[in-house]
Amino acid sequence: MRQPFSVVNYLGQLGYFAGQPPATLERIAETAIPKPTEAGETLFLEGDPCVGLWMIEYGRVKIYKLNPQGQEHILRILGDNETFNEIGALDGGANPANAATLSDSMLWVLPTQTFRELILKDNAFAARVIQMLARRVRGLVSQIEDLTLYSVTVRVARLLLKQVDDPALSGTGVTRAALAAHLATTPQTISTALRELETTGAIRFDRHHIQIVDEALLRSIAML
Amino acid sequence: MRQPFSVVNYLGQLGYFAGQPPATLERIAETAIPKPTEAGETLFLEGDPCVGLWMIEYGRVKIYKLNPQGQEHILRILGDNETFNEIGALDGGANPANAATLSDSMLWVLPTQTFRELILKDNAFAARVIQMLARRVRGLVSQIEDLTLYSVTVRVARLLLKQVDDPALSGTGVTRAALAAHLATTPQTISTALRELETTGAIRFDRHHIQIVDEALLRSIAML
DNA sequence: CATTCAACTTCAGATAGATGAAGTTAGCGA
DNA sequence: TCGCTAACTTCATCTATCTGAAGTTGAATG
Repeated sequence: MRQPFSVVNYLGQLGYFAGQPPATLERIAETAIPKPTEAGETLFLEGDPCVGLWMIEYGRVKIYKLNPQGQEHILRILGDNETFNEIGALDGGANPANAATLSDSMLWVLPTQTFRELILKDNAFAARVIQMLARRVRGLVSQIEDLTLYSVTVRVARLLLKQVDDPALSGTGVTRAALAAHLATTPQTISTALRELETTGAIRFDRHHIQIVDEALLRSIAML
Repeated sequence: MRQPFSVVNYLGQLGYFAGQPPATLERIAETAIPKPTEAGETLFLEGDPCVGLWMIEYGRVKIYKLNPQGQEHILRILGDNETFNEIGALDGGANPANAATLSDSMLWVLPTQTFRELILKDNAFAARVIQMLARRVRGLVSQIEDLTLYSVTVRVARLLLKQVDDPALSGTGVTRAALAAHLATTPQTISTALRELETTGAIRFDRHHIQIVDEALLRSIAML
């Protein structure tokens, strides 16, 4: 059963607010807006003005881009206790991408103004934001590396290794189609790649579970 | 002819230091280390400890990743008055990618320590760093969008439109091969794409100059 | 001015991955 | 318990792009 929920305790678990004094957390908690959301709902669109920093109490959210033909690329798949759409809040610009839920979720929005005031008034918080952004840049650079320098099978192998540490990358709503849109390929090609990895003996899988049998082998296929 | 060079004046032109008071700029100038560099020199490797923020007085620099087969992807091509490798300086981690010069260049390095002290002591500077990082995140997101959702011809069209505003993307050392490594394709395919764009009437080109003939048309091909 | 060499272009053949169709599976509501 | 449906798999075919080879150009060098 889910524990009775305390916004202040929750905020303290997020990357952005960990280590903040309780007084700050309470002030933040007062302005945060709860957004219970069903699976498949669009949260915001690229180009819209940014309403604030979104926080996931539980659920799965995709951040994605669409081309004019409607083809989708998922930039990030996010899960419990993760945050998104800080960029618009930070620079006052529009949302850089679209967002929608992949599963029933409990979300919160911290209004842009609260977030920006915190940065201006609190030096330690600004330093924290810089840390988070630096990590984001590293993550994006590594995504570009994957997409441009490695085959689908290698990208799938890398994703499987990531899933071990990142629960957001599996679970309700994270279908083959979603993974395909994240790895810039198709569900069919993911199937083929999984079968190929199984043939080497690195993994076993059925349509519900993928199990890493030989992590060292998988890591070598992933070139990691 | 190049003007007599003043480090302080120069720093004031960079994104990170614009608007800083002269006293701060002088303090920064004192610790900056000059690095005159020839074309083709490697500046640092991915994974090496970060020595500081690099600044380009003049020249062209590529930031790139290599896969185990030696295939290269150029993340950024940088030119006069641009800066790079702040991420390692910001989070204390290793360099996220490799860097090398594409042309003879005059570079400067601002030691990590100076940069980090500035962030901790100067709130306005921290805010500036956050702005720069937010912009970087937007740039990387848009690169991923290009690479995953658009064909080579569209990517080339988008690059040509970018070149209009960004002098770093043309000039000495920025060869077809460099552009190919940036667009995740090959020099041959770039040639084909250029020929295709010429056939539509959007551009004219010979091996040295590419001229945009019909910007509206090029923009529509680029889906912008 | 002749030579050299890197950059560029063109083309033919090869291929990773996309596409579309058909069949399988299993969770879920009636 | 029985369909219904979305997710998944498999396979045959197609295509954008890569690869390798050959030829061209022009700037730099002696």
